[in-house]
Amino acid sequence: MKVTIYDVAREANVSIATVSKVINNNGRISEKTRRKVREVMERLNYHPNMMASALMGKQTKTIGLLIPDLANPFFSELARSIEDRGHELGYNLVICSTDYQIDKENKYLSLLKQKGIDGFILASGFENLDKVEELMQEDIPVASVARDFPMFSINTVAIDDFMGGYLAASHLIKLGHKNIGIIALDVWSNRERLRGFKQALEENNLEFTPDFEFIQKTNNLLEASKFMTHKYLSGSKPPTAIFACNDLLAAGVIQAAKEMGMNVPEQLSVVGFDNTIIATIVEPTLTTIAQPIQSMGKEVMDLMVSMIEGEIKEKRRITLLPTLVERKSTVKLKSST
Amino acid sequence: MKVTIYDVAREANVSIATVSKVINNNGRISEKTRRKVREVMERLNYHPNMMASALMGKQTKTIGLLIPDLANPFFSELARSIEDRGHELGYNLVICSTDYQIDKENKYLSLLKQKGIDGFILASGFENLDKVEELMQEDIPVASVARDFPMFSINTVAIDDFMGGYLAASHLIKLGHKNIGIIALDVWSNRERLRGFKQALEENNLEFTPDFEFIQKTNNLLEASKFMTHKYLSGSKPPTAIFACNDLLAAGVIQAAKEMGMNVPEQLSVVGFDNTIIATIVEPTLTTIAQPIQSMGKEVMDLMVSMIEGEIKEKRRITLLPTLVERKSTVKLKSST
DNA sequence: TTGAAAGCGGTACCAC
DNA sequence: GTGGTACCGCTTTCAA
Repeated sequence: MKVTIYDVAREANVSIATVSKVINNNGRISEKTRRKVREVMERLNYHPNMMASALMGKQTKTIGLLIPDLANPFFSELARSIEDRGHELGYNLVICSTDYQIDKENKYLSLLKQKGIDGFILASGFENLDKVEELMQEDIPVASVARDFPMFSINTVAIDDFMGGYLAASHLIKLGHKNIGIIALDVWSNRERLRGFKQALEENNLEFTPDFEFIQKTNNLLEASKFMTHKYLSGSKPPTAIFACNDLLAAGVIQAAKEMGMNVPEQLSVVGFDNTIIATIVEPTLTTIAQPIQSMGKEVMDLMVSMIEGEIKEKRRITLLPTLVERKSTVKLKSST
Repeated sequence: MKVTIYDVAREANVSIATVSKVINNNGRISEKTRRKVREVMERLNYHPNMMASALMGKQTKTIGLLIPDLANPFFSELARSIEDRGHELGYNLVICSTDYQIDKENKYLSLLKQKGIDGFILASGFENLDKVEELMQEDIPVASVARDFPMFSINTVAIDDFMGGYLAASHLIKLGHKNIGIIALDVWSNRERLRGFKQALEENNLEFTPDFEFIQKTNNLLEASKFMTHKYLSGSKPPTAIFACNDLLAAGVIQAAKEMGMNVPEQLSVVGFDNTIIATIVEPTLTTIAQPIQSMGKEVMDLMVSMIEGEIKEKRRITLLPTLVERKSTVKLKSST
C-alpha cells in the first residue's frame, strides 16, 4: 500500500502535524525531531500526495498550456522553452492542442480548471474570451504568449507582429521588389503581420496584391501554402517575392516554386516568419523574421509564476521585438526595366 | 467562492450523497430528483473537483508522457498523435522532456506519481529501469512507445527498428551502393537500426565503414550530423550513400554535402528515418524509413487505457513494421567500374 | 515544541 | 430512493 503521512508519523513516534511541519519546513520543530522524521521519510520512501495538499489550498505545481498544434514546429519549440523554464521553477505542463477551435479551447479551460491547475498559459487563438474572462474573475492566473490581445487586460508576452510584417516587407522592398505576395492564415498574429506588411507597401507606394486571400484552416499547411503559391505564380502578374507568415508556409512556397521550375531566390525571393528549425533545413535556407522563442518561453513562465505567487499586481504586456535573419532565400531583384 | 457539492446539495434540497450519485450516474435516483439536481448544477455552474474525487481513488484522467525532446519533430508529432487519441478518450497529457538524462527520467517519474497521474507512457531512453520497475510493482500502469525493451516485461508499442535499418541498407544496396556510411545516436532505437544496417551489409558481403562512431549527445543534432558527414566525405574512402538514423540527422547530411559542393542524390544518396515533416521539407525530399506515427500514438494510448481500466492481464508487445518511402534523395549509383 | 482536531471536496457503504 | 457518515491524505489553527 502507498505510504502516507500517517505511516511516517507512527514510525517516528510523532503526530502527523509534526510530520507535515517538517515536510513544509515551517513551524517550530526541534532539530532532533526534524532529523528523525526526515530519516523515517527517507527509509519509508515517502512522498507526499500532492492532490491531498492541493485540496487544502496548496499549489499543484502544474500549469496548463493551450496551443494550436503541438505538431507545428513553432509551437513545439515554444512549448519546449516554456517547459524548460517550468522545470527550473518546479512546474510541469499539461499541454493541449486546440487546432484554433473555440470549443476545444473552452473545453480544455474548464477541464484543466477542474483538475486544479495553478494557471493557464494561452498561445491559442482565443477569438472568444468569455471563458478566459470568467477564469480571471475567479482569480485563476492566466497569461498569454505569442498572441497579443490589444483590447483585453491580460498578462502577455508577445512579439510585435505588426513590426514583424513591416520588417519582412521592408526587407523585400529594399531588395527592389515591387510586386510582393503574402501568404497568411486568418488568425490574429497573421492579421497583424499582414497589417505591418501593408503599411510598408503603402509607405513605398506599392500596390497590395489583389489576389490575396487567407489560407483556410487545414491540417496540411504545407499543401495549402503550395496551392496558394501556385495561384500567385500562375496569375497574370506573378510576384517576384513572397512573404509567408510562418516558416512552414514558406517551405511550401519554396517547394511550389521549384515544382513550377522557378529558382529561389533568383526568380522568387521568400521570407518566412518564426525562425524555427525549418528555416535552417529548407533549401535555400530561409530568410525569416525571428521570434525569440527561448526568451518568450522563459518570460511567460516567469510571469506566470509571479502571478501564482501573488507578486504581481498590475497587468503587464511584454513585447519583444522580432528581428530579420537573412539567409539564402532572398536576393536583390535584378533590375528589369 | 468556488461552488462545491455542498452548495448544489443545499440548493437542491438533497444530500451530498444524492448529488454525488447523479454526478456519477450510479445508485438509484428518481428521475425527478435527478432532473432537479442537474438543473441546479447547471444553474450554479458546478464542476466537480477532480482532485477530491481522485483522493477517493478515482482517476485523474491525466497521463504522463516522457519523451526525450519535445522540440524534436518526431517526438512532437508522436506526442500530438497520443494527445489526439487521449482527447477522444477523455485524457490529458503532462509532457516532460528528458533529454535522455536518467536523472530527469527518474525525477519526472516520481514527481508525476505524486501528482496522481493515472499512468505513464514512456518514449524516452530509459537505459535504467529500476524506477520504472518500482512503479509497476505499485500497479501503476506503464507503457512504452517507440522504444522496445527486449529484456523487460512491459506493454509496448514500437516499430521494428532492426528491420528499419535493414530496409534502409537494402534499399541503398539495391541501388548499387557498396560504400555506405551511417549516422546514429547512441540510443536504443539507433543501435537497433545500426544492427539491421550491418546485417544487410553482411548479407551482401559489404564492409562496414571503419570511420563510424556515434554522435555524442548534443542539443544541436543538425550541426553534429553535419560534422560527422564532413568527416565521412573528406575521408580516404568517402561513401556514396549515407543512412541517417533520423530525418533531422539526414537533413544535416544533405546540408553538409551541399556545403562541400556535392550534389544529392547524384553524388550522395541519403536515407533518413521517421518520415516526419522534415522529410517533405528538405531539398531534395527525403527517402526515409517511415514510422507509422499516428498508429503508434493511437495504439499506445489504447493500451494505456485498457491497463487503467484493468481490461488487460498479460503484457503485450505490439510491433509495427516500418516501410520505405522513396522520395528524391536516393538514386541508382552510376556504375563506375 | 508538539499534537488534537477541524476541514478541503468528494465517494461509497449502509441504514432507513 | 435518499441521506448519514466514515474516510482519502494533508494543512493549519489552537491548546497544551
